[in-house]
Amino acid sequence: MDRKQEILLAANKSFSLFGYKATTMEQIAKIANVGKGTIYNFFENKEVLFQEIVLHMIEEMKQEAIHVIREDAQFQENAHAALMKMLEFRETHQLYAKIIDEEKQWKTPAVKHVIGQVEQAIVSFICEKIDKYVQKGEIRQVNAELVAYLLLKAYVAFVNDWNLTHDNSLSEEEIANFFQDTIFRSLAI
Amino acid sequence: MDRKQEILLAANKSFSLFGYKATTMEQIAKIANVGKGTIYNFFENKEVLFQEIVLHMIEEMKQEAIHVIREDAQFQENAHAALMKMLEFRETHQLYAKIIDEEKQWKTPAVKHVIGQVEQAIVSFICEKIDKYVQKGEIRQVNAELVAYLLLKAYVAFVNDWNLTHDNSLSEEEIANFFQDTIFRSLAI
DNA sequence: AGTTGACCGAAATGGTTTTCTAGTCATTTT
DNA sequence: AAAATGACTAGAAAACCATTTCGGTCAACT
Repeated sequence: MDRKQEILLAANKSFSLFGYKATTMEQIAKIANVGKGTIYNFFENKEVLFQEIVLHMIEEMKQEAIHVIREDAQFQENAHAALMKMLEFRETHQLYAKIIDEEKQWKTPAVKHVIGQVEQAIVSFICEKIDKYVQKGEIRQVNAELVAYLLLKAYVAFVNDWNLTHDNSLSEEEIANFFQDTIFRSLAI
Repeated sequence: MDRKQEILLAANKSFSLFGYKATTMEQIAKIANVGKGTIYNFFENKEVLFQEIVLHMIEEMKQEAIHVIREDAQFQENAHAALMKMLEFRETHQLYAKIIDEEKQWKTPAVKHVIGQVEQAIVSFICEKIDKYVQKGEIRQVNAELVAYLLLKAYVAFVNDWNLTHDNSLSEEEIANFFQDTIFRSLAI
């Protein structure tokens, strides 16, 4: 099998298991059954290799988001489903969970950077959906980027942060209804 | 002058100047011109003393917020003005600025805790305003706590976080217009 | 009764040594 | 010749530990 793939696979496994910092190039080489030097024939350095892995993860996340979208549904339903699915990734996807931990604990710059990329990818994705629904005439013409950013931040606030400071945790339905009643309501024609 | 006041004054000065961690009880005692032991006659420990100072700061912040509120204005104008004023505090008020730094840099538990209190105070304040305007019949009946929380998180996101990831920084007017067009619009009767 | 600062143990600090690891490159393998 | 390798290096991180600092106490003092 092609060595680049082996390396990517090994790197993915190791980053997912141990995070960025705790993964060594030697570790990856061993899992991939190659010499350490070989990795550098395919990837400029550790960070570039990591980028590649994260890009792949973003693609996975996008696919899962696309998967929960129903063409015939209203914007609100689709946006809610997609955002929830992507936020779910934070807990269910090993690599994503690991790097979120790492960012909090060590603030590794490389990790901080890719988390920014993931966030940007989510915003872009939502942005596209907004544009599409504006085209369809189902929602008002708005600054899609600002709305997408607001939606992401609002969802993160209610899904991840609310529980940290409040005892009465919110069910997904309560969250859906609340946003239905506020942000989404404001987008209706 | 009464010793408790002297101590509070000294503590306020020192916490504002050096933050929680870098302020020592001896330092406070020296500024207050009392022995270190005296402080413990009035305050159980360093954290309780800090609490008292922060409570005072919250009161200050509330006063400033009240000050920018005009009875005859619409909800949206007052909410915007109050939130902006309170977020401004993060940069202009020495103590608040210091503890925000400290929280990021050292995650001091005591500091983390009081920052939560400040946030809760802001939400409560906005909550009251929402209730009042609901009474007045100027905005729809909504879950005031959720809306207040959303407003705070949204304002923080756009005022403090947007610039960290985007080049085109937003003017206060753009922010006001955007929220006018989304969250506040959804609250209109 | 109220105040004080010397004192204590636990924690933080900082300087030093040791270990680890990203990336290189001379050598080996194909 | 081209690709692969792992011993090697420099610099970063971790481990270590001696020393200092600081929150809180309390016996002495006013």
